[in-house]
Amino acid sequence: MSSLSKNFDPQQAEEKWYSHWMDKRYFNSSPDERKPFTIVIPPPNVTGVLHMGHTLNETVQDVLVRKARMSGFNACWVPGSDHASIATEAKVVQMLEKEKGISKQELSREDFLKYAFEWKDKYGGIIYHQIRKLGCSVDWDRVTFTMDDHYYEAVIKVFVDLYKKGMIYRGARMINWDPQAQTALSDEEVEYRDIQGKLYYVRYPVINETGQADDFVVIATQRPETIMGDTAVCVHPNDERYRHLAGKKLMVPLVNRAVPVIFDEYVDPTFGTGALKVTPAHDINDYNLGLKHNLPIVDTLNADGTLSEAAEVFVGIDRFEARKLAVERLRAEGLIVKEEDYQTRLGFSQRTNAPVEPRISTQWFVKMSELAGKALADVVNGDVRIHPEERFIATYKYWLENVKDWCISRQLWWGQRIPAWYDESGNFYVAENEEQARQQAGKDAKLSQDEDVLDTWFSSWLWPMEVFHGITQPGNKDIQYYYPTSVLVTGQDIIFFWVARMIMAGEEYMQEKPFEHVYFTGMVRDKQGRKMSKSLGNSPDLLDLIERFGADAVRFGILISSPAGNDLLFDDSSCDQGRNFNNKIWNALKLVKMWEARQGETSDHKSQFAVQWFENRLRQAQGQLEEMYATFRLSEALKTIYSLIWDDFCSWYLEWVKPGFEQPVDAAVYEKTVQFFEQLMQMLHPFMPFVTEEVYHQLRERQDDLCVKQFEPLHSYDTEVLAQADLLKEMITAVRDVRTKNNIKPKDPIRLHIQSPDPAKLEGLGSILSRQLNIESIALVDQQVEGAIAIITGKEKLYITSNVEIDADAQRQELIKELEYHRGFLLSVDKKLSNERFVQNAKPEVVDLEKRKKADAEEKIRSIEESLKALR
RNA sequence: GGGAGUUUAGCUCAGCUGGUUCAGAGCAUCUGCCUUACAAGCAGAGGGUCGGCGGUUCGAACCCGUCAACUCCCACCA
Repeated sequence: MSSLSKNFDPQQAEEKWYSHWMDKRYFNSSPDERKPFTIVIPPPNVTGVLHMGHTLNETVQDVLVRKARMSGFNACWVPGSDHASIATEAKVVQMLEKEKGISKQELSREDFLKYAFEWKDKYGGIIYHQIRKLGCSVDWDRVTFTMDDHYYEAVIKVFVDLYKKGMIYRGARMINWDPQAQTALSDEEVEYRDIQGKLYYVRYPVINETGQADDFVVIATQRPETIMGDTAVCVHPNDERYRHLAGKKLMVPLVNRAVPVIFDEYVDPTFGTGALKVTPAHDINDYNLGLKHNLPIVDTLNADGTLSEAAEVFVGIDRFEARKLAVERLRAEGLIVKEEDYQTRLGFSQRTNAPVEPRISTQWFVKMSELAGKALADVVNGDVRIHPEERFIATYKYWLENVKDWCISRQLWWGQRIPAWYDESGNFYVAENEEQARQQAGKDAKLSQDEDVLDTWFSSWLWPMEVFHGITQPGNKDIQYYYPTSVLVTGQDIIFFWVARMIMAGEEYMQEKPFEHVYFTGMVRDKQGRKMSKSLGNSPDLLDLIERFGADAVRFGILISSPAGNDLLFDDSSCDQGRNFNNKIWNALKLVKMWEARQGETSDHKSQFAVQWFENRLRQAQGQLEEMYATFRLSEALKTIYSLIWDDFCSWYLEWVKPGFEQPVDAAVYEKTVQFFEQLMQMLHPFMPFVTEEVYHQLRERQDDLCVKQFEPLHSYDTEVLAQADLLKEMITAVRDVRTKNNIKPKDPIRLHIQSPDPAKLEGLGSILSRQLNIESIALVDQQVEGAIAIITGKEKLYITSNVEIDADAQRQELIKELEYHRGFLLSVDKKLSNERFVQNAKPEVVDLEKRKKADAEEKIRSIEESLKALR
């Protein structure tokens, strides 16, 4: 007995092999004459640790990269992380307050950044550790952080360049404001959710010539706290109810300001009362109306969401509190006509979850129309292929065709600071550094840099280029070799944030798409279908999972049920399945190792047949696998290998070649078995790298490693051999079934008689049968055997006799059931064949097949009838 | 309001261009096994009108229409 442990020990294999692979620098890549296969990791945010969504993404990428590496490509997988401007800053602020009792306001920019970098080092470190534990074959020499010096430089360079090209501008626009983080947001960073709100119907008095209010217009609003910002009331020009108001003014409640009545077709006369209060400072529609009608803007909110001096009332009170107070006061003044429940959609900040406030503010923007055009073309032309299918093309297209300019400035500290300098009179100069700005501004100008940083996606969109220094050192060897990358693996939730913008940047700076394929993984949910999130506490800890099951089992578990693009419900039990698979492989190894020392010369037919069969079975599976890889059907590929190893190799092949107790195994068969095992490990390696590498080395002493062993799949196989094996399996199963049903114990021997129209075909198979089924004697017969149990498999009939008494009645019932089934089947085949249109229209192969089915069925029926007769 | 996706066994899902007795896998269930690789295992078994209805076709889980349920994305109606 070998010294192998009872079960596979993932911990020791993982540590041993990962270090070994690293020492050998297998994951490191540099340009050479081979074809590159490149993946850039979607850089995880340094806000926290990896969750199951990352686990799925990284596993998929590692499978693709390892497969490519074993297929002769120069595989390069670049790891890294994202500074995630707003998200990380929010976390750092929170941490400082909670753990150190420091508020951001007390800190200088420099001090705050020091804490932020500490945070980044800590969480970036955890993330990299997790990627390593998972077995990801990334090139650690290329690890990139979006705030590395060169990366920072690239972002600034691109900003200055786009500004010079007139594609970046600064201006006051209505943007989405996060009052909690106190920064601008892009449209994409706002998430809309349905909210149960209230619609308040408020009276606005009409001012007559004498300045008296003798009439009212009733206006429906959800946000009475913005009344103080009203600068007009708008109605539809054709609305009879309000025609008389032309030229009139209304009194805005609470602040008693007179505002004009304006007419615009924008208003829907059927909604509410058909009259709309116009608050240009706090609503995007009102803002547009205001521009059109030249209305003044009264900004009644502060950056933190409290009411400003301009509101006149409730100054300094939070907007939601102010709403309550406004309603109370309006009620007290008798100005509220009615209140009704109203469902509406409210925008929330994706990062802080605070309700977003539309706000007019001076920000930096990227013009999108030109960039969008090229990015759209790449996908529509099929230059960038999206998987699965072309499912996302419609949404992608819609977004790009309707995209608005991108607000890229953020009122934060964590990120690339905007390279614009202001002089004392408010002129600004965009330049890569202060010195260059000074050249534009003049020697004596007193310059101060813009306080804001750039949207994190303004750096991420350069990722596939700048990880190879493609922006800072254009045309360098790496970027020429690795770009465009092969596959981008990411979640479909960031198709607009990231995927589309990377294509834009790639086209702008490389005149070339950044990747050939985009593979969208689904969202990982818990088994109740809920999104995995920290707040629900339903996201398992990756390191803990690896600890419990081993990395291979976790990879197996997350991958086995995740077809591309579909959400997957993750449950620990699939990791169980993965762990069991590890052990199955391990036990097969133990079995084979037991034979190693007991080799001999035995020309045994059954093993030769088994070898021949498995050789062909292996080739068949290899062809299937190649096709699945090509179409990114990875979970199917894994299932294919799983059943190839468990069912075909372990349950059938190894049982067939297994020598008798204390018997030697044929040396040639042993050699083939080891080779098969190696090939299986090679096929499985991309999915489960550790156990396969370990087994590969356990199988025999060697210097090379599976990880980089080249694999050339063979596709051709002999269908005859496969069919013969199927027959054999069918016979074995049938005999086992008879044993179970007739309560013949495994230790009770049976005698088998085979009747076959083609006995030559069965030559040799008999010996396999006898070894597996405890068969005492086996004989070919040409007629029914008295008193035996009959089973029909294919064209062969088997008769079993044994010392155990058989239940003839049950036998009969069984056969009758079978007879009925075949008769029914024959009927349906006959029906098909007698249908002229079928015979005419169907492909000849299909018709032939039906004819064969008919013949088979008839023969079986005849055969069963015979047996039944004999039973009487 | 627009668009997309999903619906197959008790549960989670496969089923690629319509055609092998094609209705599958894993888990769960039932039966029998501590058989000298593996009880985290082995050998068997049961279980589904492929969401409903209609259509195309010689033939539909698969294509088309429609309805229903669930999910997601997009959109400025107060």
